[in-house]
Amino acid sequence: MTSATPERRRGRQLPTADELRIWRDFIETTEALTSQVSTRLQADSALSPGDYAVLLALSEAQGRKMRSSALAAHIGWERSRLSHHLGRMERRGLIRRQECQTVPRGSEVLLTPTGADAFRNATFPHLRAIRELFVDALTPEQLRAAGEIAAALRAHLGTRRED
Amino acid sequence: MTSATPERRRGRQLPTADELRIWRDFIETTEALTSQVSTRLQADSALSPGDYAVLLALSEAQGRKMRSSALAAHIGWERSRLSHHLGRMERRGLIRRQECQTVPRGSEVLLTPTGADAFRNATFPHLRAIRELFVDALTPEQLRAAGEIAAALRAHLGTRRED
DNA sequence: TCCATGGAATTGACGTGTCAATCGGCAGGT
DNA sequence: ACCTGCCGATTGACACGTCAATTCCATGGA
Repeated sequence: MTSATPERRRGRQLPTADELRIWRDFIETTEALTSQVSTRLQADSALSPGDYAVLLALSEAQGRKMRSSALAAHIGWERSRLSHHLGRMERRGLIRRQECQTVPRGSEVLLTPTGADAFRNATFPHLRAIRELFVDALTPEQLRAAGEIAAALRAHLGTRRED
Repeated sequence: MTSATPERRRGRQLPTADELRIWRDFIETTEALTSQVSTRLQADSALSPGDYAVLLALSEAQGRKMRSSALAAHIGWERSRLSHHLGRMERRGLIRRQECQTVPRGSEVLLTPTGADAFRNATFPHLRAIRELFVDALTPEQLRAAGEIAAALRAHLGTRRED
């Protein structure tokens, strides 16, 4: 099949040691980064990244409420994941769920005052953490490169969907 | 306090809209990437990334065994996390635990033949997935930049430890 | 009318991760 | 000998995610 390669061995399929080292560095570092940001968010506002994503979406929604499936699509979660998460958030009083009048079997998620407060108080320190831990760590060129790398990876992941 | 300061001042603490967009792209993309790699690993060899990390460390260890605390340090996990994970892996027959002769209260983790097999069969497809999903997605310069970004982020995280 | 078919959402089982106890043994000091 | 403290490891409680059922209801044939 794919035998026409510049490598002296036929179709080299494995990453080199250097490539592998970069992979491990990259993955471990981004994991440490998200973990730090998440720890800060938790410490500053008792919210998890998931909580924050849900509250952000609801804050920006019309009437501070959203159909459950629309919410899932908006933040890119599976519906089951969202359902579990909403259950936990509802127990803490951050959101409420109610039957949707227009759609049978539909559920509407709405932001409670408690949730709105929590989100408002979380935003500033969270954005500051992103700046301190991510933006400030990189030169402007590195930041630009990070955006391009993300775009390239995403495009590549996209193409491989059907492969 | 720092209230009446317009945007252009050096005291700005929040990321710009562009910086924030890059942050979100970057984080979401790396998460999608790790999730894809993990899904492949699972499909190809019924191992999780955690399983793979443990098996890799044990495969390279003297006598295919390692003190539990040394293992935790080697792969950078909290000991409690490792303990839970080893329990699950032991149930599946991938590893075994035994009392350590030299150290009181010490536990030794050792690779079973089943575990060694699983690791051997997992390695090739896993490395291929890394190449396909990560290395192949980037130009050589982007790959180099990814390594530098990881280094910069890690260095920055390190300095903030004591802050 | 009755059934199956499908969409929206939830639920259960289970793997995974963190944090705070806890356990068990071995100091060191008195 | 006794108490106290540490150290290695485990455990329990809980949050989080995924996958495979399952529930509820509406609707379109037979």
